[in-house]
Amino acid sequence: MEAKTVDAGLLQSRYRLTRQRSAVLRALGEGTHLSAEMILERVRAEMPGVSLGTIYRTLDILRGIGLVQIFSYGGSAARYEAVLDKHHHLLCSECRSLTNVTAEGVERIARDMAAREGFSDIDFSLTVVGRCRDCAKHSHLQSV
Amino acid sequence: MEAKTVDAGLLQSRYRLTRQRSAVLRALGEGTHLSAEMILERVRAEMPGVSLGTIYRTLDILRGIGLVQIFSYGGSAARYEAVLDKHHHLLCSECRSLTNVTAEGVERIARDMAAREGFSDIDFSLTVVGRCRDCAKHSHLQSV
DNA sequence: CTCTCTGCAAAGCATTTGCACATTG
DNA sequence: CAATGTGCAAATGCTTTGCAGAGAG
Repeated sequence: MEAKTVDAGLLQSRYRLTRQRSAVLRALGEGTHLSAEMILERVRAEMPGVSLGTIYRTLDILRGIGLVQIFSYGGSAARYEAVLDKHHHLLCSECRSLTNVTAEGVERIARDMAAREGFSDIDFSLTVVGRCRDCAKHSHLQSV
Repeated sequence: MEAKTVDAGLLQSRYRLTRQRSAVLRALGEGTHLSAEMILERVRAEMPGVSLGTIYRTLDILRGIGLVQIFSYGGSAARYEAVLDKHHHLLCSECRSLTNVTAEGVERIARDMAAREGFSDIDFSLTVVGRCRDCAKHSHLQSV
């Protein structure tokens, strides 16, 4: 029952552990940077009939508990991922692919920023937007 | 005609300089972290009849040229600001207020991340989400 | 058994788009 | 003038919500 590991956070919370929530957690354990629709697809594979509304409600709860992290960047649908390690994001402005990257030193800077302005209970994330290797290769567009 | 300074970027671009675009740039020069609606309000003050669609189209162009920066964080409407200095953001998870902060060292880290993964033409931004001083003071909620 | 969760379908926003006319260069 | 830009209004896409029945503890 490795599910227990995944579900632990929910069990410890004030929320009920339902099959739907468990399935969402499992989906997020298998894939990363999933949109709500993509999660719905995966969840429905083993449990048809689940609604998108439930996915969104669940994701919201999981984010509140701190099990899930949202990445949203104007326009497209938000992406969700399980909170495992602390990492940052590279977003390709062309193909919209997302890459996780770890980076040293960001935490200290973030904590300094927060301290200077009196922020508490912080989370932080460095996002780099640019053109990924593949898109740079496959296109002959000039940089602006 | 200080407008020239503001309009320069557009004049140098392949886009036409219209009264609407000029007004959007001026609005962004006066306020920061404005939503499209807020910009519309300001622009309409001097030029009634401008449409929201035009604001969005203009903002998109300005972002493409690099004159404007978007900040979007799930749920609420995106915020726009003129690109003046390089800064980062503190977002209060409670009152949703946005604060600009400059920080040393972020650029080198971002460039390292990009280099490691082969990203080019990058822009980067460190976002810290937390509880601002005021919200921490006025509420007696426990940290999660 | 009570309280919470879910599916369904409709509503809500923010943003985008097609089109005919107006404007810029 | 030819090419672009604009207003209008409708369309789109993502996310949220009200409600009545189902499920968890």
